[in-house]
Amino acid sequence: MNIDLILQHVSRYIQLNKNEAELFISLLKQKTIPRKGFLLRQGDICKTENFIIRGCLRTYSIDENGVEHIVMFGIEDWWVGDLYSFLSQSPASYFIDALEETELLQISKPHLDELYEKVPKFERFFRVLFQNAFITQQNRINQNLSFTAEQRYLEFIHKYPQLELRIPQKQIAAYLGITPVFLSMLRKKFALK
Amino acid sequence: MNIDLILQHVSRYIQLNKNEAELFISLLKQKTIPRKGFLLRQGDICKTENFIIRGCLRTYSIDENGVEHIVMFGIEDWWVGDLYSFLSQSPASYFIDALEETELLQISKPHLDELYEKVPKFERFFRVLFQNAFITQQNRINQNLSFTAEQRYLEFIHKYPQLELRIPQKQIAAYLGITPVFLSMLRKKFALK
DNA sequence: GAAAAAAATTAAACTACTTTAATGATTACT
DNA sequence: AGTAATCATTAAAGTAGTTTAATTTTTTTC
Repeated sequence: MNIDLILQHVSRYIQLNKNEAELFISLLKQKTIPRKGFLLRQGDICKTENFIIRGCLRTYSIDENGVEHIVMFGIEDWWVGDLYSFLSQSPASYFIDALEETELLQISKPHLDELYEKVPKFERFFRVLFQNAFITQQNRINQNLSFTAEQRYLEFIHKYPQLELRIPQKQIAAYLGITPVFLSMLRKKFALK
Repeated sequence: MNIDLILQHVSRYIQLNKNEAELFISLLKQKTIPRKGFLLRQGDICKTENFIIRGCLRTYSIDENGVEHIVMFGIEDWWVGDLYSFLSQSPASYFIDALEETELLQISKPHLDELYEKVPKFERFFRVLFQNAFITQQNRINQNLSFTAEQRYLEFIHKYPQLELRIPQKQIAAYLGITPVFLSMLRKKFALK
């Protein structure tokens, strides 16, 4: 199991001794999802939180007209899952599937609870993680309220230059909240400048 | 100082003994903000996280055209602040002002750091709080992407019926991401039905 | 309780973004 | 390597939501 990445990730926020690190690793399970494969479907119970070692996932909903709306992308070093479904073990609101073949380390709810009990430092770890995620999301909400589609697109490619290259345009449109057609029109406008 | 509310709030997630509760309380400072008074201005450093005992605040940005965009309302039992500014002690992105006279309990960054050190249980407390906030915000992002203005308004009054009565319509519009004029048109449509 | 200030309503002209549909370009699969 | 499938582009007509400005209603203040 490729554990270096996740140990490095954790060590950015908390320091683990050897025993703690071993316990943590023992609670993880590895999984690989092929391109276009699903990690989660709306209505399923989200059994695990998932740390991405390699690849790219998208978390999205499908509205009454069948249109997809992406609430987040996940790449290396990110955690993904349907948090509400995971915590309450109730049906998920979101689909999660792979835009590339993706390798995950998974932790189940009982194992995470055990981890919090035995190594309370992980409370801090996830506190800081959620704190950062909160800031990022609030920022996105603010930009969705105050920016035009054009500004949101420019901000996206500025903030996630790696993603822009890896992800089809229509997925970016589904993240920005516009149609692929309109995104194409915006891009044409920039190309002319 | 009216501490009952905050102790009750904390006890929903963690149990404090007498010493811990006393330490916690000793780190808090009370503050009252008059209606229309500011807790924070864009560009200021956010010195405290703020728990609302009574009243109503709004956190908002002002865009290049002078239009206000509300990222969140805060009422009794909620924490408010500009989290990024608070954590990094850098200039705030948001304004926070009072829609009603508001009573707060404030904790400074050094005091919060001290609290995490001396009573690590608070790591769990804030971990759970941010976790819940994350879910709420992700839900809002999803609805901003997939709902029409009409659906978002109906969802808002369904989810926050207390707020609808306390808050001027134009503030709700600034939260939903539409103009007060358009909100008025929507309401007229409902009234006719 | 009167005057001033802020908020809500209405209407009409306008625009950012959508929809549909057809064509061309890339990417994926055997 | 070749065929199918997916994705991006373009154009034209349509719509959800904005803008401006005038009027009415409600709330605040002294």
